[in-house]
Amino acid sequence: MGTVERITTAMAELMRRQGYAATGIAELARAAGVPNGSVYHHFRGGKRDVAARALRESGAAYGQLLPTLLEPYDDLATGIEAAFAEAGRTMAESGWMAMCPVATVTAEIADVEPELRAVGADVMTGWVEGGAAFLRGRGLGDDDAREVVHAVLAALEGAFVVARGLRSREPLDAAGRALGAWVATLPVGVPAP
Amino acid sequence: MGTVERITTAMAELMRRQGYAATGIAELARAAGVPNGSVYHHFRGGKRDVAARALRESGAAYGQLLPTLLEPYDDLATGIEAAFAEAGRTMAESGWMAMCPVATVTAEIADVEPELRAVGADVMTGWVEGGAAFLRGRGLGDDDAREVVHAVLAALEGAFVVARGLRSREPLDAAGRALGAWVATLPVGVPAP
DNA sequence: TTCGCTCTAGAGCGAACGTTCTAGCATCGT
DNA sequence: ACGATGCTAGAACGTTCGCTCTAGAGCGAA
Repeated sequence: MGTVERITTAMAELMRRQGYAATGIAELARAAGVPNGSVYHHFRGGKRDVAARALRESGAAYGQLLPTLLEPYDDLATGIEAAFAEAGRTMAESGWMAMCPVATVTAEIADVEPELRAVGADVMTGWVEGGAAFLRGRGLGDDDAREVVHAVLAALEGAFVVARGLRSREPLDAAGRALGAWVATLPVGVPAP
Repeated sequence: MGTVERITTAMAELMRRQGYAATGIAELARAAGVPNGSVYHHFRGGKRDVAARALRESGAAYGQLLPTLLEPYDDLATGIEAAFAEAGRTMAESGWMAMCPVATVTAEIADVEPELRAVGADVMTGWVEGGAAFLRGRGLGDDDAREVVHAVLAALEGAFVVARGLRSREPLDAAGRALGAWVATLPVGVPAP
């Protein structure tokens, strides 16, 4: 694993655990196992630069998570419910910190670090477009696909936050059941190519 | 308005805008219009103490928000949809920063400031219990009431984060329509006393 | 007036922050 | 063999951090 990659993955991990502001360069370098100065050699723009790259990379990974979780289920509604339940299991196993770094950082710095907010918006837009394409492939209409993605994304990120605070799976389970039941009522046409 | 109150409201405002870690005591004192030392005179426990009080106070205020928004609507489902839409309007007007400080801070510091996480959990538990009682009063069964509160809370907090990042009402509108449609399918009995 | 107390006011503390700088090591093509 | 280059390594810079400390303003009680 290259040095750059070690730095960005360490940054993503630290950011999802404690956010952007509380993560220092020295701490990052220690976590990545590189000297302080190497961070600035590879990331000319300093801390903000590292955070932006880390958000983009981990954002891309998270974007593939939902389609992957839904893939095995023929029925979209039960798939969504199962995906939320799986997220709850993962979170409990990780000691309630397996949250998405994009949401953590966006909530924290949206009004103070415009460049990072823009990166987060980019990543989220990618999720929405990718997710909508996936759902259209499952037979949903254009508008419904977009609406489902936004509702699922919001519920998932929010349930992460509440579950993390309460240290309970209940928010994730409840949100999953609610959205599953709702999606089950939507009309499904012939799957698009 | 007393000094203590000025400090806690300023802290809540700063935390929802930029989180806990990025908010300094000097900045807080300036925003509250009090000298640096006064903060420590009134809050022996320092920054953490201020944050805890600010979270409890603004948390109580937010807890009354949803019942207040739902009150005018006879039908719960349309009330929920309208409440999400109203939240979206408020957020757009505020320049996309009218988020809930409890969610922002919980996401940011859950694993690093155990005391503040516990405060956030306390506040959220109050929301869930208060919200469930309200919904039982609207005729929902015990289990359904709890499930609806958790789903609505998760969707609302998550939609705030995504809307803030994207600077768009779409997440809030989509989440509101989804949850409204789902709640409309739940059985409603005779309103409890 | 004078004491006692609360709170204001801000200077000052050591530590940690993001960043820059210089020195040294390794691996090239020539 | 050799300078050039890419990267490591960490000391050091000025600033800002959370917090403590001291000095005094304000005010009711005696």
